[in-house]
Amino acid sequence: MRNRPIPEATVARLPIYLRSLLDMAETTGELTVSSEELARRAGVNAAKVRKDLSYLGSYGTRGVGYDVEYLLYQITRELGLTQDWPAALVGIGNLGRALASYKGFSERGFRISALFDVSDDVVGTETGGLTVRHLDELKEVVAEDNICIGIISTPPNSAQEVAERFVDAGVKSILNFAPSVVNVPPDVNVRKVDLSIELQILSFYQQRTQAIATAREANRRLGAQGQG
Amino acid sequence: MRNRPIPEATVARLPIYLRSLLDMAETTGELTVSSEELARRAGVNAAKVRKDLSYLGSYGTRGVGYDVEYLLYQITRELGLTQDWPAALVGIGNLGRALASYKGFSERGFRISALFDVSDDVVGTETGGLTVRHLDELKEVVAEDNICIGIISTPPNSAQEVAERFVDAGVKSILNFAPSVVNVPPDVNVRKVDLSIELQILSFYQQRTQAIATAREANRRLGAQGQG
DNA sequence: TAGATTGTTAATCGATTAACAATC
DNA sequence: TAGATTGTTAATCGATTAACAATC
Repeated sequence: MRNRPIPEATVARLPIYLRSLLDMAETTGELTVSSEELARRAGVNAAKVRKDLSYLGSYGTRGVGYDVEYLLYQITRELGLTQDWPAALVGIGNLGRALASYKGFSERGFRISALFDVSDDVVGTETGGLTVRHLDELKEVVAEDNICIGIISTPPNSAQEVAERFVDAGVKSILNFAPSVVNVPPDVNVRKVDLSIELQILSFYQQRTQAIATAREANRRLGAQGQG
Repeated sequence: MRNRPIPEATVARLPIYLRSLLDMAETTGELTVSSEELARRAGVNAAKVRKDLSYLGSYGTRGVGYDVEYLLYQITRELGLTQDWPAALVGIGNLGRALASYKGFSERGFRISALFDVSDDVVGTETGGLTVRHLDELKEVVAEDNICIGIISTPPNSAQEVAERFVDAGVKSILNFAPSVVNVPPDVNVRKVDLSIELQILSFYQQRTQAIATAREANRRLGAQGQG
């Protein structure tokens, strides 16, 4: 059913389906895929797959499944990946350099068209075929290159200022890799990736797992004692 | 109230509160913080802050707020950051090197104690003070160094195999930076960070924002025409 | 005591999922 | 027609948030 607004949770899963489908298209010869199979590959529930895909439209065939190529196209279009979104990257440290040459971006049609930093040690050097420019040139370059996505990979203290410069330059979408929250006007989309946060969450569950294992071990010993 | 299981959504926000509190402790002299202030800094709703913190225990004082240092300690403990969790990193490309020297990890008490790869070009080289070892040594090193967190930053095709090696070596927590889903036994915790996925979601919202702006512009012109 | 702010309740909202009629 | 699989409904579950009594 078209024209219902697509729920956030569904949008967040579309890239996962996309990758699973691309993987299928490359490795198997299958022309169609069932919700069951796609769910298995994406690691989710089959009912969820069908519900998610129903937000894009009725692209499946009952008794058959979904046409792989057609579904690929629809998801790509829905995500806006058929369009060109030039991006600028600010903060050329270790992470910035990794991002500048990250294949996953170009494979999905994203093009990083300018790099910025403030350090004299970095400005003027080359990374991934681009010369690093000074942050002061940001506004000018955004206008020239039609940049609409800003990527921040600075230290935490600089992230807010960089975000404000992006906003000032008219950029409406920001991807924030810095380990701090940035505040922007409500018409600007920000998404945050924090490598350390994910590790902290993992630590929580690791601790819980270990606590359970320890408790089980204690129970086992108690049981053995009772029997001995 | 203690001993309710902490909801996933709350666990995911604890690292954000932690960072806000650390930031406060450094920059302001305030000894206490209200849910209102913490919410503002973390970018969430104040009721949500109070509810989240109530899962850890009643650590606030009515009419006063939360003791910053005490709350910091409780969150740190809850997340398991008071313990040492040695980690191993597999896949020493651009991203792997960035992760190996990422400050955000060591600042939170995580220690990457071994690096692995399979390429002869990389094995034996040094990054961040560690010599890269061959993946075949993984099991042995995991046992020796008591490694309990595995980090994957390989190309997508190798991720599943590396995950299986980690599982085989007894690692129960895996952080996956590779752009593919890995399947593991149910007793293993996996968290996934996909840099490209976040960018795709941003693209979706960018497209929507632009569509709205275009529609508004069209309306404006229509209005002007009607009046002209 | 008066003002401030927590901790908790309860209403609401959104996401998940089993079930099944529709239909290829 | 019989078997397979979608698209949708409805029940359920979990997360959010306003409101307010409790209490510093």
